Amino acid sequence: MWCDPMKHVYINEIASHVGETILLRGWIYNLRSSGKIKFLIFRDGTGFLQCVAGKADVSGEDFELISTVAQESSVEITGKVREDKRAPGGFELVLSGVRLIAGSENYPITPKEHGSSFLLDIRHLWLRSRRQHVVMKVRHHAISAIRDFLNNRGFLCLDTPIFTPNVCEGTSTLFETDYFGDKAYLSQSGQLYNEATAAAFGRVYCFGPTFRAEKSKTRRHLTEFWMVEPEVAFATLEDIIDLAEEFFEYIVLRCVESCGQELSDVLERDISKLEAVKRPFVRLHYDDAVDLLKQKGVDFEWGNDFGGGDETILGEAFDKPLLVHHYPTRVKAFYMERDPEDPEYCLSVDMLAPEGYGEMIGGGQRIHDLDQLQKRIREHDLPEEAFRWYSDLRRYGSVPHSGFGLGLERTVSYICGLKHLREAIPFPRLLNRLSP
RNA sequence: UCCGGGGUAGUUGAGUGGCACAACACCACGCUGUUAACGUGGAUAUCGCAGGUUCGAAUCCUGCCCCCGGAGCCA
Repeated sequence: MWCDPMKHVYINEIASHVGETILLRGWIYNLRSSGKIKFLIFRDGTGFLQCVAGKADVSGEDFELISTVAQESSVEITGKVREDKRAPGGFELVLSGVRLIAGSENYPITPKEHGSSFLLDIRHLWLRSRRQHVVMKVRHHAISAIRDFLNNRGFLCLDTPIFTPNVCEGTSTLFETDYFGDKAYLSQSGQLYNEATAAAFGRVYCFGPTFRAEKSKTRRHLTEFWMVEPEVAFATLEDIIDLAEEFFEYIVLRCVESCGQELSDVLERDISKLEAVKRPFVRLHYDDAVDLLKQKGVDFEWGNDFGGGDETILGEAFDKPLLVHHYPTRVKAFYMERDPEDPEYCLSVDMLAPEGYGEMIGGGQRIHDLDQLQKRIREHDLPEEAFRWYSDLRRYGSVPHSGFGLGLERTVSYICGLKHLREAIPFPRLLNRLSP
């Protein structure tokens, strides 16, 4: 082979190879040329690296190739690693050889600005760009932090079904599919099943895709998104708020640790705002949140749920996440436990991120009394037969239990400072968008 | 579903009744330290679609389609 016996290394390992001649495999990201010296920006999936080719350093044939190689052509390159302040990232490769693997013609994404519609149509290519690399890396580390946090605390990951036979909460619009002649719906939450596994295993979570057929056309909505839902047997509202705080702090700080530099350099994220995500967060009773909104001049009627604009105003009022608890019973799902002091309120909690990013977490304590649950099922006009297995959880050794759901894309979006959720998932599914 | 903005070259935009423009991308040439490099030249358009008004329509009128943002709903 052309490259033997040289060692193939990745760009993210380059710092430990200064002075060595190495082999890299990847794609041409950009080319700058200044007569007899060429600068090519090369990417291999682990990073971006500036490569320099002087006319004297490589063969005439290779120099010609470097001069004409198109953006996103795949190549194998060899060269010597050098530390140089003039290079972005501090390291560069002095090229000694280039081999074209496959060419590329008229790559549609240019170094200038593009519209979101155009970029989403070519999402499969857009993912190659620098900005998307950072966002996807943050997504990966957020997922990894979520799993580590829960796994290290004795939670079992027990995933819940995506095909479901009934309307789980009776609120959201669901996607309907044909299931061998019967109707099945794509899951909008794993929570009811989580309650079953929590009664079997104590501390559990599910982490998977969630589907909502709402015709929402806003920056805060996807029709398919990922949600992690921990559920804990014997936990009260207070316990689950503590858990949510610790969980969110851990995810944010882990992403800052692993991607802080890129967040700051490429996405221009203000890291100090993320570093402020430290416990204790701000906790407000629903009534106090309503008062705060009114103080801010919002015309808000007690008893309603907060709209997107209200969430933005509440979240922007503090420099750390805000936990609003004890929402009115009537705006929350049927399974929410009522406040024993005042049944107008329920034992629920939402966590709103700072900087107007809105709701990251929603959860609370579930009804554990059978009579109470059946009453609520009837009040909400839900089919009792379909909820029979769910009611069983209250027939056989029912215990207080609580849980919450955290939206992955909203969390990634907040950490990265994105303007729209669609950049926080590799292939977003939106109203009017099912491809690529 | 409702409200607002928009559709002009591959892309991003300018163009309010009289020869369709610019930048980037592409092609050619020049340049030995570039940082979304730069300079000179070239090629590139069914002005969303269908009607209408007019001597003349990207521009005015009617209908339709599509995109973007927001509301409702939600994580």
